[in-house]
Parts: sequence; C-alpha cells; structure tokens
Amino acid sequence: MRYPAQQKAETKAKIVSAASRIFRERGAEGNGIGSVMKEIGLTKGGFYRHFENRDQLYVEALAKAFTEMGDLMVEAAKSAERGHELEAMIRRYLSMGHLKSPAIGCVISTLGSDIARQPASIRNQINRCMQAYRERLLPYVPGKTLEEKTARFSLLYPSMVGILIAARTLADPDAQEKLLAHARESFIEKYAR
Amino acid sequence: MRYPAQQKAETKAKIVSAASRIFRERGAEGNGIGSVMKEIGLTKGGFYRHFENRDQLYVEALAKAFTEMGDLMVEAAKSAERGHELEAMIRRYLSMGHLKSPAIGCVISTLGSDIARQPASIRNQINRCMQAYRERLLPYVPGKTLEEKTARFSLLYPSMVGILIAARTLADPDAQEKLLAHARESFIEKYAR
DNA sequence: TGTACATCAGTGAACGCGCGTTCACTGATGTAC
DNA sequence: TGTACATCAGTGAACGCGCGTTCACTGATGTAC
Repeated sequence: MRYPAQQKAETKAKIVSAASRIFRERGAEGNGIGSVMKEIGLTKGGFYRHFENRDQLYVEALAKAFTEMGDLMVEAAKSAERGHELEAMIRRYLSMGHLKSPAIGCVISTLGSDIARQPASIRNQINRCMQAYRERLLPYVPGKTLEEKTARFSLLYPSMVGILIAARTLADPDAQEKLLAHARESFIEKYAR
Repeated sequence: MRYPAQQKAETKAKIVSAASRIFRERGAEGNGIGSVMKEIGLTKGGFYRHFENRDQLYVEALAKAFTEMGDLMVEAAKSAERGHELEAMIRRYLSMGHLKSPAIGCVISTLGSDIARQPASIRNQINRCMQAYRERLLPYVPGKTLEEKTARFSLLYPSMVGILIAARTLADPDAQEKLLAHARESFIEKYAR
C-alpha cells in the first residue's frame, strides 16, 4: 500500500540508524539486511525501495556513525574547560564507557579492519566521511597552524583507535581499564599539552 | 583410505597455515572451512578429522599468525645495529610492505575488531598468544625494568596497530605512505630513544 | 465535493549461494596371526 | 613371509540456515477530473 508522504524518509533514516548500530556492535559481515529490517519491524523485501544494494547501506551506515561519533566528541570538547578540550576528548574516547558501547562508538575501532578490506571505490566514500569528521574535531586540537593540528591529530586519533581495539581484545576487565588509564595519561601528556 | 603415518600432522599444519593467511587477508567471518580446505586441495568434509569445530581452527590459526609475526619482528630486531632494535621493529611494522601484505602480517591489525567481538573464552586463549608474542619482543624494548619495557610496549604496539589500520582505510597510496612515514618518525622519537 | 485511477512502500515467497556440520562410504596402510 | 583384518584420513552428498536480491502482489494515499 502507499504510505503517508514523509514516512518514506523516516523509514530510510531508521534503516540507516539500525544498520549503523548493528554493524558496529556485531560486525558488518555476518549481519545484514535481514537483521536490520527485522530490528525496525519490517521485512527485508522492502529494503530495496530505499537502497540500490547492500554496499549503499554500508556506506550510509558508516557515514551516520561518523556523524554520531563526531557529535559525542564535540560535546565532550565543548563541555571542557578552555584549553582542556583535547584532553576531554581523549578521556571520552579512552573510557570504559566507550569500550563497552561499540554500537554508539568510534566506527574505526569496530570496523577499521573491515573498511581496510573494501574496494577503493567504497574506501573513497568512507574517506570523505573521515575527513569531515576530522575537520569537526580539529578546532579543539592544540597547534598554531592547520598543518600542526592535522599532524598531531593524525597520530593521536589512530593511536587511540589501536589502544581501544587492544583493550577490547583483552578478556580481563581490570587489564582493559589499566591499559586505557595508562594510555589516557600518556596521550594527554604527549598530545594535549 | 588410510594415509601414511606422519601425513595427518602435515595436513593439519597445512590447514592451520592456510586459515591463518586467509583469515588475515580476507577476514575471518566470510571465509571459512570451505575456502581453507579448497586452498590446500582437500574437500571440506575432511576438516573434522583434525578439528572439533570452527572455533578451534580460529584459535589455532591466530596462534600461528602470532608466531609468524613474532618471527618477522625478532628477525628485524636481530638484524639491526645494537641499540636500534626497537627502531628496526617500528620501521618494519610501519612499512608499506607490511601494509600491503596483511596475509603474513600483524593479526591484530587485520582481525583486532573481530577478536574484540569474540566471547571471553576465545579471547582468553588469544590473550595467551598475545602475551607470548609480547614476551618475545620485550627484550628488544628499551627500559631498565621489565615493568618499564612492558609499559612502553603496551602503548607503542597498539598505537602502531591503529596507525596501520588507519593507513589501510585510506584509498590514496600517497596518503598511506605519508601517514606511515609520519608515525615512524614520531614513534621512533617517542619510544625508541 | 465526489469519484476514478495511478502511485509506490511494504509483504512474503522464491532464487542461488556458501556457510558449519554430519555421515555412510572408500581403500591404502598398519597390525596380528 | 604371507594373509586376513582393523584402522581412519579423506570423499562427497546431504542437512538446515541465513545471506543478498528479485518480483508479483496489496491496498492506503495522492491526484485528476
């Protein structure tokens, strides 16, 4: 049946949102169109009224993830005392809360190696999201020029990704917390002063 | 038919080796028993003469990957001038060669987020491999005490993982090389002096 | 304003495919006599 | 030494399952008159 005018856009947004969370939480490979449509209470046949194929969903879901994660990081920076913005972002990123909530967290930490395996055409689209993400956060990074800020951020951010992944691979929660704490301290010292 | 005595062990080693490479290259989720057995010229039915289930293969394949990667890193350290061992390992890890050869490279960079999603029982087994791996490399890390070496390594290594993953997500090879070079320089300065 | 018709978001069954796992079978080798 | 038999690594077909994708169909809404 035909549906009210603005409902289509809402449904599509719901699909992207659900996929964004599910991909981050359970991985992008084993969990696909079926799980996503079921999550929002629809059948998978309807998927193709909104997307050409699975790849399009993948790209849009990741784009949404970058936007959401950017919101969280900007929020952390804005609620910090002046001069402590990057420190606040480091604390937020390297927190047990983030470690335990992959579904609403950094998409590179949950799907980075998966993105690395995608063909260049898809990586190109993701790269644009990454760049937009970086540009949102750069204002809160110390540095005299844009190049200085970028240089600093492009080492710090991947380093935090690696630490978070490493911490998540640990089975012992104490060891996870210890690694995060150690990295927080060191990275704040190295990058945020 | 029955096969010569030592052939069974050889076959199992081949399966583990192939899985180790295939999982790292193509991801562990979509590529399973079928691909692995086909790769070594056998049919998938025979798999269960060597393993109880897929999880066992996963753990053994990753263990093998840690051993192989350890060999490469130790080799890099041993062929370095005295006092430059860690620098040599950093250069080897953050090289375009490593970036382009995931199949024989660091398993955390290729499967880290996948490991993070495994149940604790599996992560525990992997953790033991990670510890053995670290213990092989620690002798080449500067530091007065074991704690000092460990602290240094447990920040450096995940940071390198994150940089490699981030570089692999980039579509532009020049940008990849630039990021690696920048991180090499910085990490050698920060961790290897 | 009322009626006829076109639109199209979502349904549900079907497609081929590869997954992990099971199992009856094969037949060269090792072992017992 | 020769023969009979047990072993068991590997085969290949089958299992149920979920994947991505296609498609004829439904029927409430929007639109034209």
